Amino acid sequence: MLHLHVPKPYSFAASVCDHGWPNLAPNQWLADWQILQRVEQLTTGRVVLLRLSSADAGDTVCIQIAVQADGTLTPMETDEVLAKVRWMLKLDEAFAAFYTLAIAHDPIGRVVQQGRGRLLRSPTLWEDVVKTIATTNVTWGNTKGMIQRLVDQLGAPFPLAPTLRAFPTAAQVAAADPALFANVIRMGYRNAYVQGLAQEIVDGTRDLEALQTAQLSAAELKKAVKSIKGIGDYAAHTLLMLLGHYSELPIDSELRSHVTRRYFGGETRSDKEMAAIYAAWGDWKYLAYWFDAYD
DNA sequence: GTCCAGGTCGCGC
DNA sequence: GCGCGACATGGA
Repeated sequence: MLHLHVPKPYSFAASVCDHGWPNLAPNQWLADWQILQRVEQLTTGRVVLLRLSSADAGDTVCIQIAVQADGTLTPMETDEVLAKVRWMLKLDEAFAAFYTLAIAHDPIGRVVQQGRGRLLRSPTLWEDVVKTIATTNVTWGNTKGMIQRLVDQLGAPFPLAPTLRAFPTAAQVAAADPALFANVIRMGYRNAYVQGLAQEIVDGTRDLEALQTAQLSAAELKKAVKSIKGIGDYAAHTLLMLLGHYSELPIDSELRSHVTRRYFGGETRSDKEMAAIYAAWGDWKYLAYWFDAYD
């Protein structure tokens, strides 16, 4: 069992479950045990099963990482697991400024000060981009189906339980037969976006993962992700959130319906007027909206 | 059959 | 810059 520590306040279960990602393959939220389970393919090629849970540790919250594998992990593999979990759970981001700002805004403040805001993300930006493309212009049920089929068809199997698979790498997606996408994975017109992006990554013409560590402004990151086919403003702002920038709102049917209902008595307004509702939150607009809509 | 879902692209202006 | 139709898929 590996361990990581998070400063309080931090609610593992709430943070992981505050958006849809724990329910997209290969993630699985095991509600009865409050465990996030996921198969992960390490850079050595070894495929492991991760089970994340939390325990109180006095001043901090302890993240427990149970690793199942075919054999013993090398020290480098262990380091990779720890780094990936740190990234997935956003353990290196600071939320104190957000909590301070939120105190004045009941009930948003009350909710987030339970230790919320570290929304779950994927170990690679590649996976988050594919998943974000899969949320556009479809229902959530269809999103889950597309991602599940993608994982089932192309992901590397976990040797100890081969029905469980990792998220496919860009190389695996690029090498797949387009007919498999068209007939089995069925992501619709997104098939070409996903395979095209995978090919760019394999070719080396696009280095997505560099964006995870690049010291870029939100505007620069937005420009970079919008150059991916299938990523418009909504998807770019979702990806900015995943990359730790909360200054832009994901304006989509969900946000419009929430703001229209809560602030405009059901009357139609422009996107600009809707966005103005959260202007006072500055660099934290995304999270303010997110927890405003939460209930 | 029609419409729409946590939109985006490519086109014409 | 803005408006518009097309777009794969599955469910109501």
